Amino acid sequence: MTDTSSQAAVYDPAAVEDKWQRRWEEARTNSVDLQRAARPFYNLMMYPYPSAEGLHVGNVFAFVGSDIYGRYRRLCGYDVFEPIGFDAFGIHSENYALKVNTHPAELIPRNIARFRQQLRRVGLMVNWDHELSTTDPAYYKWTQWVFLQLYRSGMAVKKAAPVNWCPECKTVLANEQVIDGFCERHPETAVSQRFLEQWFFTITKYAQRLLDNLERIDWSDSTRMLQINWIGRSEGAELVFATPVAEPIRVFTTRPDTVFGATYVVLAPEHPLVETLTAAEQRGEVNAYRRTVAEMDIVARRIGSKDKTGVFTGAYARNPATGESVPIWIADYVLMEYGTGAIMAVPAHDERDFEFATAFDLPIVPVIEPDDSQELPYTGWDAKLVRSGQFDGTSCRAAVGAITQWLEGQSLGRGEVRYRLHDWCISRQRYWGPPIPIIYCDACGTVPVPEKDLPVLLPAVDDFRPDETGVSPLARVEEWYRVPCPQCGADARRETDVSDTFLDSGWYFLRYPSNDFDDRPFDAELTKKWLPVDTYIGGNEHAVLHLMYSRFLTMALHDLGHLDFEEPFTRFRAHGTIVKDGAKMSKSRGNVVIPDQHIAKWGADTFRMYLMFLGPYQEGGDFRDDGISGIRRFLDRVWAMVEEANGTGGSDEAWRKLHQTIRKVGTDIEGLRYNTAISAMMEYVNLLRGNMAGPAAKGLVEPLIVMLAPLAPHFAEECWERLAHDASVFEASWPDFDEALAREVEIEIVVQVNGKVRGRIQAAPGISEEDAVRVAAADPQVHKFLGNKEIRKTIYVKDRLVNLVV
RNA sequence: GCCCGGGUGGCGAAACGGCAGACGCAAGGGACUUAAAAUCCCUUGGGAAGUAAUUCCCGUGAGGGUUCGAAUCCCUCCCCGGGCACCA
Repeated sequence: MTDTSSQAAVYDPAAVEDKWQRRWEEARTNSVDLQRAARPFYNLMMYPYPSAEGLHVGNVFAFVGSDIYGRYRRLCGYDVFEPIGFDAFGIHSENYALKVNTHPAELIPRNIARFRQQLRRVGLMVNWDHELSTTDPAYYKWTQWVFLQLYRSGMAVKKAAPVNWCPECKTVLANEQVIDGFCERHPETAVSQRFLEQWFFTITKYAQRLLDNLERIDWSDSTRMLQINWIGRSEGAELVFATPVAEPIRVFTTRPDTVFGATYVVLAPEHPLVETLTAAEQRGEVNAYRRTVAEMDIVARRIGSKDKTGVFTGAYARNPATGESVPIWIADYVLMEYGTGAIMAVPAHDERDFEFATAFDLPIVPVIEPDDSQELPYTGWDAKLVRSGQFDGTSCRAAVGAITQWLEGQSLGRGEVRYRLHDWCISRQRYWGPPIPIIYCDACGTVPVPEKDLPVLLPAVDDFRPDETGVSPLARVEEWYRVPCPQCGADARRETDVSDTFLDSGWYFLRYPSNDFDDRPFDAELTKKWLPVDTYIGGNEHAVLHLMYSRFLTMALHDLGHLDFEEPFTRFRAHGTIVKDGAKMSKSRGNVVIPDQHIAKWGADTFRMYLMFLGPYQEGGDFRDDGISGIRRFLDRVWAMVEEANGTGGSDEAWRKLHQTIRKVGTDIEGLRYNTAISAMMEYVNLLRGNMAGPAAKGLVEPLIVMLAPLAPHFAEECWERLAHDASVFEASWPDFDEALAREVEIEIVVQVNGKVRGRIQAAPGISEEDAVRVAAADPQVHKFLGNKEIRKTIYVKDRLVNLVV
């Protein structure tokens, strides 16, 4: 690398960037004093998983977009805290370690070192003093602490449940990690169902709050929609179907208005009542069916054939509305995990029930009749009830409330809300994670590890391979899991599962400001000052994982008195994805963009700006190699302008354009419209170049450099220095926008005749409608189209347009 | 099937309901150069008329509608991307 950059006449990005990266570190330019900061602004980007492949262009896109915003806020006078860390525990890291047969404890520090170097090279305004890694015992001590808080309050529970088991990862997965029945990490491996004892966080208790708060937090709509869908709220009723045994069948339905058409009842095969209800002569068939279903894996059950199968139990239940006896069936299209695990089947008005009734020849009784007689099943709402006793003629919508109330009066039902959201399974039968801080004692039962004994260190073991047993590799480390019970001192054993990576990332933003403290997870005062996060930018792939879990944990910690806010991210924006040649980047497609290569060739600043110039930040873009030269040309021109800049002066037009540009660039960056912010600066530079023969006035160039600083920080620093400033450009402030100076002195008004453009007139801004119309009508070109017809109507849009209707 | 996005020149894309295509790439022409690269200047949605300045017509996935005026709003449909999905 050359070291003569400050004398060179041409822009040499490598030298400039190296110089400023050193300076920033020496002068601690990017560090903010968290205690003293007067205008705190917490600018967060999603910390990366430090993969062996190094920084991906998608990471760069995400981080740069966030960094630009942080740097902009800093220039606006905020004390911006922009931390970064590493999501280094978890299955991704561990699977890779297995693949290359190297211990993750050895790999991870290596990967992190490389990431750190790459992140520096990109020129992020990262406050390195607050870097964290989830694998650091000083961090995961507090991850375990979070678990204990939830455990104490009953929000962490151990229960046996059907869970997703990935035979490749050899661990259970959260529902959010199962994609179309396949493992998120192994797209070729079907997830199967196992019935295991697992630790769950009771996120479902917060379903309504997670939903309600979405209305009042400033998040990307796309992300909010994903969460709304995932929570899956359904309103309806729980209805009671009496049975010959003591316990009735409770069903959940969103269509209580159709209850008069319920001609049979279906239980999930796993439903506890099946055992007691099944008639003796049906027992053989029922048991056989239940066995088949139990052996079926989740794929076959969920996405496999939708052909309806099922078995009659031989028992009957009483329809609460009609009082009639209806047969009770079991079928795998009814899922135990949702609702009550039982449904009333209304074949005339539900597609699945219709299919099932057709297959097994069960009665189909229509109870709603649309005006134009439609085919069955009719599942719409725009119709009235028939064959429904006193409710005949009631509209469907009205009948929902009326029938629910009527049944409620007889204790046969009540209004009910259900959610699709499941409790969050956090147990992982793996090695590379924080051990769950629980001890099992024969005498005392389940005993939480006392907080003073945290962290429960992950033991260093050579053999960290998972196996088929369904227990963690830690279960093979006897000297580790055998411990005395913290309560009675008797021989006891540790929980050998580790926790999900998403528990690590569910609270990391709380730790950043406080990671100097080893005696508390987050300092009360610092947390009050810096949180919640002001702006969080990241990908929508985490909409229902990390972003949902973080909200839940924040709410839980709030309810337990640890935080005084319940939503962690005041403003969240989802960035788009970068694709290559119209397709997602992947190693198998061979279309992976390696950022380092482009940075080496063009410089980090050019690469940063080019990524932002590809398209709207929140939509992403298609990466192409051609086009990047345009950004470099632009920077070269600015560079030349800086070299020549001197004196004062400049045309009115140039000053006007400057102020218009300040306005546009500011509002564009605020709205993350980086592509148009860059265009605006290009237009300004084009105007300066075309506008004057000699060098540009310093006063016209300096604000441009400040505006460029968030996007091209090293470049801007170097230009700023060349413009004879001693301090960093980031000590400067965002240029003031002057409305008066931005105002045009003469404007062009479009003249339309019958909505078609027929001419243009020059006028002073603020011209009256009367004058504008008079001048417009007098324009010869316009006159041609008016002929001698009478003007019937005129439309005037102030300073923009006149439309003459003839 | 349901819920979000999106569809505009050769390409990436702009456009508070008001001049469609800003800005950039690529392409073509020119200047500089022995030459090339770099740089600088000009042209560039399609079609037609004119020696020309210029003018006219068509054009934002398709078809309807609202409006003085629609890429933008409404309805129907097609295609692409993402999410959910036997969820009662």
